[in-house]
Amino acid sequence: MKKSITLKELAKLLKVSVSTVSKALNDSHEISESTKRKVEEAAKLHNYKPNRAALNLKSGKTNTIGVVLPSIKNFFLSRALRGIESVVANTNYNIVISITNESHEKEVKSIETLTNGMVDGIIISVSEETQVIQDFSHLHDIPDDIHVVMFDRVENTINSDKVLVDDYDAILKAVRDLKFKGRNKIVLASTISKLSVGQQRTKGYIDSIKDKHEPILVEGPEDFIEVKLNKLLKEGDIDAIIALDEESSLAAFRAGKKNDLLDNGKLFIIGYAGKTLSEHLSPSLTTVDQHGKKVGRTAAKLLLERFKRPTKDIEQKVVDSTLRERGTTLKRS
Amino acid sequence: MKKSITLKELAKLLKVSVSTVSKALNDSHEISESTKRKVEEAAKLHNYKPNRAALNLKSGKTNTIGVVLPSIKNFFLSRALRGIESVVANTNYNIVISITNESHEKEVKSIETLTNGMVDGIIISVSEETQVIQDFSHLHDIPDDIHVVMFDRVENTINSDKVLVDDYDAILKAVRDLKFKGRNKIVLASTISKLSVGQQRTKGYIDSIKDKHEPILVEGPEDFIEVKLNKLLKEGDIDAIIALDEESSLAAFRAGKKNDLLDNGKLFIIGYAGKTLSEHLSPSLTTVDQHGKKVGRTAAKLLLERFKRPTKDIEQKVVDSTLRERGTTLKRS
DNA sequence: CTGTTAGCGCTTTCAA
DNA sequence: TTGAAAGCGCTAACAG
Repeated sequence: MKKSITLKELAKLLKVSVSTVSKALNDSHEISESTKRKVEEAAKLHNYKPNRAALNLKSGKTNTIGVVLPSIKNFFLSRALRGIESVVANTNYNIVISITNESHEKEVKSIETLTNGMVDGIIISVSEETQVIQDFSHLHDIPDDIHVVMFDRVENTINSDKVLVDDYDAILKAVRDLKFKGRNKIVLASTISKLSVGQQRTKGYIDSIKDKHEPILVEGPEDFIEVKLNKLLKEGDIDAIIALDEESSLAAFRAGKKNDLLDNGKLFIIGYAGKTLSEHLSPSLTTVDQHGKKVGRTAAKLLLERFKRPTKDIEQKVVDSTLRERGTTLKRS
Repeated sequence: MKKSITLKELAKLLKVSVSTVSKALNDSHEISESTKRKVEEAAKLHNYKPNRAALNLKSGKTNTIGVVLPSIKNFFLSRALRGIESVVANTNYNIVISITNESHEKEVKSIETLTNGMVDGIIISVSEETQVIQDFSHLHDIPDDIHVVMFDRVENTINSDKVLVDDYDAILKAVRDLKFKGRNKIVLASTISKLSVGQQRTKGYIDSIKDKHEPILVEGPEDFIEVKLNKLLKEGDIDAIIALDEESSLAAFRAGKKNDLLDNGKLFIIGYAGKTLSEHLSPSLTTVDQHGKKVGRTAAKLLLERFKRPTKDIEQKVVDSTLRERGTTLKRS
């Protein structure tokens, strides 16, 4: 198809003024039905599409929402994205997504391009690097008229709506569950000890385990965790692992397998992982389900509400996660 | 931070004209070094950011690329997205992503909003529904000055650059491999028989199996496939399954497990699935690796080239996939 | 009911 | 070396 026509050209074709065409297309009461019809016909015929840039310039709004995510392969984040999409789809807003790959630099760049008049609002979960170096200036620099909603990995010094997961409580419950099932020595494994959410979860573990024994923390990259867990398991008497993310969950799983502790129920594991993966491991993996989609939906709703009432008080919502019981916390014969 | 300042306001502050400021900021030779410095300082101080809408309107370009994907949880597509991102990241283009959830309506809407002056080009893999109802008018309607690159799920009547996967050949090779390993009765399972890529793969199977036996096609939704395969396996003499997508691969896997055919190597499976999942099944799943990232990179490069040379001939590239040998095609004792 | 005009923020030609 | 002015495509106040 050829380039689409402009208002002005359409007006010339119809031998009326630009404003008449504009008003007709916007169904203004000022225009007679007959001309409206004529204009609409011509518009369709010539494939008229209003120029977005002009609209944006005129209105000072863009009707798009920027979503900044650290990663897309992370199952929680991609579920959250689905959630965001599902509520935005019913509005006249568009979504632009920017993925930072956990890089601070990329995040800064993303925020910069998005805030340069590309979006009216931003939903963000910050990158790992940003949380590590604790540099949030790019977020502080976002103009006041661009509304921000943070979710999951949030930063308290940013004055924005927030959606959190009950990380601390979730692990509290996980530990309680394991204790209830008679587990006496529970190890914590995490590749995300640098993330706020990881720290919350770890805190939940520490606070709830200390009446039993000293906390045993295995933190680091996936392969390190696997090696370390292997060693710990070999030494004996560990009877449960709580793993805070997919990578450590799988490392724990492999270590448990290797030491032949999983199929007989000698080792319990509670991890974080997507449904498909968890269900297809054998034994299947008991997980903490964070309800990513709900988190995303909540964040999107908060932003849309704020568009309507820009001055309302900052809100902070918490989405409770639930323990999804599967094979790795089941007593075997 | 407050709303950022405009050129005009900046000019007033500096008591110079708008054009001077504009030129200074664009480092024009027409402007003296001293005023340049002054302007730049003031710009930084007041956090001047050029208004994107105005820029777009003026230039008629947006420096944005739209990526339209049917799904984000599909591992191949999300790898492709990573690939696209990785090459676009090194340019001054931005990416906006639109996910159609395999819906034609959503795809039409996406294309509409993107082509309304939101992007300079589009990279798309069409939705399942679009391929089923074979309605590509929304793609035909894309203005000529918005360049399109299709990948994976392409449509030949669209005159655009394309990146394909060697679907037909990949399955040809898979069948050959199974035959070589002494497999005599090979079933094909697919939830994607409505997709062009699914059909290509199926064709590869049919063409290469017919010297052995009549093709055995199990097509439909995941649960149907599982039930059907279960029945077939129970009846005996099936010694291999080729599954064309993650869902059917897992259905095949479960069926094989249930009939106790996998751990002893009585049943071989070649499927399509992501690395993590494939490796953590037990036995691990042999897969066809489509090199999603490379596909994405290739598509992005094609688009960027076309921006530079809009009139060059349409290109079509094929990315070869490779068989990733794992446990489900290994002979056991 | 229709048209004229100003202006959104910016670049760029042309004039000074 | 600087400034005035036009114009990108559109909307809306105002005039007719």
